[in-house]
Amino acid sequence: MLRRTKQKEAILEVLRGTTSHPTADWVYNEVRKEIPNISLGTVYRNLRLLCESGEILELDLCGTLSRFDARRDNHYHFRCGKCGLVFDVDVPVDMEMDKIVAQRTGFMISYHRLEFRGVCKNCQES
Amino acid sequence: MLRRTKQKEAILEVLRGTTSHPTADWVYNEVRKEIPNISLGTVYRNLRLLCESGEILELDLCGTLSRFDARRDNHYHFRCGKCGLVFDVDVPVDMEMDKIVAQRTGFMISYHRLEFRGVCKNCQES
DNA sequence: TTAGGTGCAAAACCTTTGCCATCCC
DNA sequence: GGGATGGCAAAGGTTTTGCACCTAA
Repeated sequence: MLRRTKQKEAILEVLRGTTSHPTADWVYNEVRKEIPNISLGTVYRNLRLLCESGEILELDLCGTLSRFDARRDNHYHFRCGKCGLVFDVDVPVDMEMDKIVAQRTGFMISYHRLEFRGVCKNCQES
Repeated sequence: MLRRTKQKEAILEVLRGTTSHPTADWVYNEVRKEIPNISLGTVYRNLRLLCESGEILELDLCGTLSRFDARRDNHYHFRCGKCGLVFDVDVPVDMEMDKIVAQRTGFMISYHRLEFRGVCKNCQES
């Protein structure tokens, strides 16, 4: 299962070659530069397959569009309210928080997602 | 601007009467008990208006559907991976984090969103 | 009176799916 | 060969929008 195809490889390569946390549509347009007749359905299918196999991460960020990431370690994000871009934030992930909340609530907690909001450097200047 | 209508009042009342962070569709069905011929478009329109005026909060949680909250203070959430329900987590919001990340990144940070994932009490038992 | 709101339906948008041809193992 | 995958197009689900009518201020 999870056969190797040039479509899948191309999609992975695009994801690994960017830090922009792209949407499915952006990936589609990039991959088309390599495989012009690839279909959007194939991109969606492969993104899901790659998520399920754990090779990439679907980011559960705000906004309507799903965004994907080839970085598989848990890390935090920052989203600029002006340009909409998503950046990685390299602050150590605080695992203690999960334990504290688990004790207080009785929920079983596997992980957390943290997203900062504001205005990025570029947009502050302009 | 922002006229008071029975539709808008009914929507607000539904939101204030629940802690379930409902989706637009759920709100629609609740409001229909009061105003049977209200249209889904009106619900969406009012949810957006209420968000813009700051009377309610649109939660930027994972998943595809937008969810809304009449609680306007910043607080954290927990989402159960089994039943999909969203709960409030009453842990103090750590404002320091924003400052630390702002210093480290140069971004202007207004706030952050934190969401825990795991399995809720109910689903653990069953 | 009149700008803003409503209901309805159609459109827009993102994502999934069905079908059949094709390809990988 | 046979099941997984691809391309295409149609369907699905959520949200927005255009328009004519209504209503709160």
